Amino acid sequence: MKIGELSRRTGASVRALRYYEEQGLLAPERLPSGYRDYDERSVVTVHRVRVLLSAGLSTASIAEILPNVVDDSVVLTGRCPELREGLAAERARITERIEALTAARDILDSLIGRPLVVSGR
Amino acid sequence: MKIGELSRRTGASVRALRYYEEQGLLAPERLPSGYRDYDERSVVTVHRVRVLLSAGLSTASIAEILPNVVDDSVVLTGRCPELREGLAAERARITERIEALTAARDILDSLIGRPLVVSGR
DNA sequence: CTAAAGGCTGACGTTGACGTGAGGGTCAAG
DNA sequence: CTTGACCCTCACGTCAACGTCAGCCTTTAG
Repeated sequence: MKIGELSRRTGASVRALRYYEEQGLLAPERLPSGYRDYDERSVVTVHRVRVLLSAGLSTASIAEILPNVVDDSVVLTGRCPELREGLAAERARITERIEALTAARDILDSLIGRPLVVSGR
Repeated sequence: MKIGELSRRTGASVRALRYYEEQGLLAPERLPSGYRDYDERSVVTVHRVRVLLSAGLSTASIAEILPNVVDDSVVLTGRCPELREGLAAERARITERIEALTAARDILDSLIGRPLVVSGR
C-alpha cells in the first residue's frame, strides 16, 4: 500500500510516516515511480511506534526495540544483557510515570468527588 | 527562602523555578531587593510539579490542577461546574495516558520475558 | 571596603517530533 | 490530454521545557 492509505489506517500523518522511516523505524519498498510501498506488517509496526512514543520513548530507543518485536524473537534479547538492561530501565521509567499519573488522577478524583466543600479546613 | 535554596531542596534548576513562575505554577513574594522569597509550601509544590511533568503533563494542565490543591484539601471546586468539567476532562486525558503507558510497558515486558501483570485498575 | 557568591531581567539557543509550504513528478478518470 | 488526487524531496517553521550567556544589582564573608 502507498503512504496515504497507511496514514489513514494508522492515524499517523504522512509526514510522521516519512519521519519514522528517516529514523529507521520503517523500511518500505519503493515502486518504480519512487513511491513508498508498505506491506501489512507496517500497520502493526506503526501502531507500536505510536504507543511507545506516547509513552515517552524516543525514536532512537524504539529503533533499538522494534527489530526484536517484529521478529517476535525474545531470543536475541535474552542473549544481549546490555539491551535487556536498557529495556528494564525504560520499563522502570514507565512504571514511575504510571504511578505519578495515578497519583495525579487520585488528586483530581478527590476534587471532583467532593462537591460543595467551600474551604479546606 | 531564596531561589538558590529552593533549587537545592527540590532538585529543580534555578531557571526551571523561574520558568514555573512564568507559567503560573509558583507565585513567590518579593524582597525589597527584588529577590524572590519562597515559603515552605513551595517545596511541596515544586515536587508536585516535577512529578506531574515527569508523568507527561504540560505546565498548562498542571496550572489548572495546582490552584485547587492547597494543603491537600479541596478549595471552592464544588461551586464551579465549569471548573469541574475541566477537571473531568483532565482526568480523562490522564486515564488515556495511563492506558498508553501500560500498553507500552506490556510491549517491553514481552521483550524482557517478564510475565504480563494484569492491570488491576 | 572589596571580592565572591548569588540574584535579576531579557533574550537567544537547544532538542525531538513533527507541521507546512515550495517546486515538481505520477497516475486513474473523463 | 488535461485535471485533480496523490506522491516525491528538500528545507525552514513550531512548540515545550528548559539551558546558557550578557549585563547589571545585592548580599555576605573576610
